[in-house]
Amino acid sequence: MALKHSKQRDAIYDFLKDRKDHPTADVIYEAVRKTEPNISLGTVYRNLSVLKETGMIRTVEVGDGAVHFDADVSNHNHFVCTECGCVEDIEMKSIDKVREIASENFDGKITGFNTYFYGLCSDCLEKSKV
Amino acid sequence: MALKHSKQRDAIYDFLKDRKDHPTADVIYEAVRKTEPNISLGTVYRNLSVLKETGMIRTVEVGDGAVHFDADVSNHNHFVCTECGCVEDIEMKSIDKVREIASENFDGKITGFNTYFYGLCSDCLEKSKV
DNA sequence: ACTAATAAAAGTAACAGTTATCGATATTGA
DNA sequence: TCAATATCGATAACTGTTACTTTTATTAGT
Repeated sequence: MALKHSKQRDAIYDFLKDRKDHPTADVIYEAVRKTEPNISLGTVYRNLSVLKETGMIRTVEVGDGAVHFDADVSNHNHFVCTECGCVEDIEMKSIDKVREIASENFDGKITGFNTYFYGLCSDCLEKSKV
Repeated sequence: MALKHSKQRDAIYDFLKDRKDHPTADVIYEAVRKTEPNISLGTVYRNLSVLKETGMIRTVEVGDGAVHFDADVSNHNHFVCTECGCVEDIEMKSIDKVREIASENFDGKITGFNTYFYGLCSDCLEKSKV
């Protein structure tokens, strides 16, 4: 019987799935509260970890202290703007090349990796030119 | 007059600089307490952030909740063992290749990146073969 | 449809890592 | 040596997250 249906979990996933940014748990909490006013923050955390375990979502940790969530579980990487802190998806053709390069000098077994790029997003880059 | 000398800061940096693992603040605190018994945890945190701002050390965030510190600020990446949780440096030749690949489809300016590899370290790989 | 079993809920307390505050101390330029 | 002030130790406060407890909702079997 393992996993039961819950409308709170649906609401969380529904909110997350049409998003391109990568909201944190409390942003999700505030948003979902609009349709589920009685939802508890604990419920949000619990369901986010359930959704992660079942592979419906993934986490993105950009080093700002909080965990971000992403319903796009396809193979992609992330860019963090050092100016405004925004997080964007970044496409990388031939990303597997990275694993190859890394494996050259490593004795263990590399099963995966996450790359976080940083710099200026296109908006901040534009502003810095003025 | 900006930055004054402090033996607490020296002790923290001295401890960190001969280390290849990447201790957390409280590991550093416990270690430095042996030579500076009265040092406060707040002092450790404060100095770690000062050392980071001055570029003497860098932070490594492997997703275990705590921030790790590394006195090796040269261009290198990190590997995290999914079995034992150890963190190792990983050398990457042709690292600039990665930036190139990433820049292909990105409008902003990429100034750097961190890659966190995960898998089995050589020790755990050895054990798993038995 | 009813019921029993139990997953999941809300609400709240607890926790870990970190940051901020404050009076006392140590370092430094004059 | 002295005044200015960065840093200190001690501790309180804050943030993100997890755990606990009682109540509610979902589901499988009749």
